[in-house]
Amino acid sequence: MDRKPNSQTTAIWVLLNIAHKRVTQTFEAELKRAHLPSAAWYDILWTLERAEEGMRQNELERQSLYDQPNLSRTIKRMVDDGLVTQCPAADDRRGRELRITDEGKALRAEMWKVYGGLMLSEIEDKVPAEHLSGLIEGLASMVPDQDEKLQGKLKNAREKNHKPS
Amino acid sequence: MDRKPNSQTTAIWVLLNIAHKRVTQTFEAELKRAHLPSAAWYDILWTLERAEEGMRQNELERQSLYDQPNLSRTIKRMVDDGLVTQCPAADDRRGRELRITDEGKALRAEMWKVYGGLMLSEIEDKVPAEHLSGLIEGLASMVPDQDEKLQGKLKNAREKNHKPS
DNA sequence: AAATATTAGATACATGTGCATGTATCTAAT
DNA sequence: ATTAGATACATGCACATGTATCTAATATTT
Repeated sequence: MDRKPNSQTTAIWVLLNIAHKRVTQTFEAELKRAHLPSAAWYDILWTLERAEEGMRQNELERQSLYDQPNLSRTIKRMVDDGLVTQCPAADDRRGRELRITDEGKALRAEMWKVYGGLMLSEIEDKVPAEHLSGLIEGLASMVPDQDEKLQGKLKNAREKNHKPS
Repeated sequence: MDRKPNSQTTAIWVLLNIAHKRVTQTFEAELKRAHLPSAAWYDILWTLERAEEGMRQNELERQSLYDQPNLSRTIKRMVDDGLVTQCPAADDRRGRELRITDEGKALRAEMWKVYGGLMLSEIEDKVPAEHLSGLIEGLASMVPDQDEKLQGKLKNAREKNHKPS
């Protein structure tokens, strides 16, 4: 090998894995303790709730971290649980229109009490203000720019970076 | 809920997930393309290679992201593949002394060509210098301080933060 | 219009993971 | 010497995940 990763690169790689695992496990453990579904379900419910008008399954796929077969299975479970409805799409008979049910909305709201609290305790309260910008921009630099879901949130966060509240 | 996570917190949470998934998937895909085992195996092999004198399984467990049952199974597969030996520990008959074999060392070296290259292309070449420190410290702030494996690497990386090479 | 390619979504299979539990051994107190 | 509890490691099970493939519908090409 001609080049060798330096110690900062190594630290980032190690920390990315450790931090992700720790934070994720904390989220999952607390949600489970409260008899609630996983964080990934929260994201799906929230995405569908914001959409409001029915969302195609492939569109949801692009906005989530699930790959297609996994999303298909997950949606099936959510339909079985009455959280989501899955109707044939009007204009493309291959497609499915997904819609969150009232029950789904209620569950999401219930989850938010835990989920939102964890974002505060595991992230907001732990990351010191002076590293917020570097952390956000550093993470973003490892992700390709095309990610739509991301861009909105990033734009928002970047604005805060310049006028710290 | 009395407090609500702000947009920076949200960005960190979203980005932590997206960045981790993207980078991890790239690593795994490239390793697979080269017909090599996963990154997690690399970490185990490298940890054992550095130890040199045989390492107890529970010690390895603390230094890895595997939980105990999963490590037990992974080691079994590595033993079956001839990469690691697993002898009864001398002083504690419950225990197992793990040692990397020459074959294991050879595989690790082979893996490094891909693994090290990915650290360069996916991290070192992508994260701009001005965000290195914030990224490292920000990630570290989400991890409890007791992590041993981490502390050495962190110390090293932090030194670089002050005298940028 | 017929043939072909592409896309949406579902499913099968192999593998990985977390969690609970089992077995053996160790430590320390009685 | 015996017993209570902790620790090391293994295993079974349920479930999640990735990969490959399948079916049906739509788009494209000729």
